[in-house]
Amino acid sequence: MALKPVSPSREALIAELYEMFRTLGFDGLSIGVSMRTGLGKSSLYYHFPGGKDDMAISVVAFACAWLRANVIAPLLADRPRAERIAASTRAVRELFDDGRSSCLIASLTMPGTRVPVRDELARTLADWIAALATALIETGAEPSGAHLAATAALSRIEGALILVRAFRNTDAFTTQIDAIAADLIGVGSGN
Amino acid sequence: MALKPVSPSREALIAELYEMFRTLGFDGLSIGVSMRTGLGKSSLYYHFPGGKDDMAISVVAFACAWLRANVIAPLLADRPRAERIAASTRAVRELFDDGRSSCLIASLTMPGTRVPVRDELARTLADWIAALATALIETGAEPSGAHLAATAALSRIEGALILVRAFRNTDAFTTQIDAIAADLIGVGSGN
DNA sequence: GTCTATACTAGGATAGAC
DNA sequence: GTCTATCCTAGTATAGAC
Repeated sequence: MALKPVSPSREALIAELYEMFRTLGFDGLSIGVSMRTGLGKSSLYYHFPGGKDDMAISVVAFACAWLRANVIAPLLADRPRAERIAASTRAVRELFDDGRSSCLIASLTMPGTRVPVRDELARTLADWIAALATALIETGAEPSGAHLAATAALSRIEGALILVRAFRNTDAFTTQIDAIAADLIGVGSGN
Repeated sequence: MALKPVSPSREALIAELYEMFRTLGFDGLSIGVSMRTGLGKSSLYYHFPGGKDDMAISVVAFACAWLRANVIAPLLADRPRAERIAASTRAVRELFDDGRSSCLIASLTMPGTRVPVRDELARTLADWIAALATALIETGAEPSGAHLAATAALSRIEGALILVRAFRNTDAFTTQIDAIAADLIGVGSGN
């Protein structure tokens, strides 16, 4: 019953664990499940001496870095609003695989998840909302309503992913994501 | 170390377990945790012979019945739209304790939760969205956009509760819930 | 750097006394 | 209807061989 002898790179390993954590949550990912990476128990402890907590911390760092680079950064580029929103939305679709993958923030903020993990997730989410509000303001929206609109957009994205999970059907995500982008582009222009 | 000898009524017991399940999720509620109801392990198995699954099924039935009576029914009453939305929104605020409590649907649709539970939750959520769409249509909205608007509202509610969990702060819920109600009342009248 | 073997803990569940 | 005692399994973690 020999397992894959080739050692996957650390980055690839974390990417696999990331998929597991966001699907199953912190409690749901057992060491047994994590062995589906092809590594045995002890090998996992070799790579993550702190065990499950250590894995979660690495996964969160990986995911948050990706989100900052691909979702948040485009919002702050010096371009017209429609382009910023389009670029960011494209990354969001990729991040959630058009609704097929759930959100690590939703999965790892349940009670039972360790504090360092929760804190970095919260910080990244706050930065995402702030960047979206900034994008709206820099492109002509009233500062007063921008934060509310940005929070509404993020709520809708997170909520759509919950509906997808409940219905086991990605329709809610695919229909909402377009509407959200359209609404964001229209903020401040007559509604 | 004697525990409360007085037997709480079954309804009260289920209400306590409901709070535990929606906070902790299916995996998160251990038999140990459920003993905080004041009952010992074996007493819980007496009331719920099917163990944890049995508890979850009872809790879901309880919560879905409440939602149907207090959130969905008012949407279908023969009244002006503003009154339907206001009554339903009031119940939603109560259901989630103004953002302090999370949603059972979000908590119990994670992988690991048993199928009968997931199915009833999905059915109730679908009925909620359908009732909201019906309310909009009966009060003058275009049928074409009503389902999208109803799905948007539910996404926003569910998502706001995720933000609350992430930030450990109810602001996202309290600010969004009013905006959602206002948007629903305005659907079809110039935006 | 990965494995086998092992230890320990917590969770789920049942038997049977009261 | 509740308790004590017990069992079994799954999950976390470590030691040490290769």
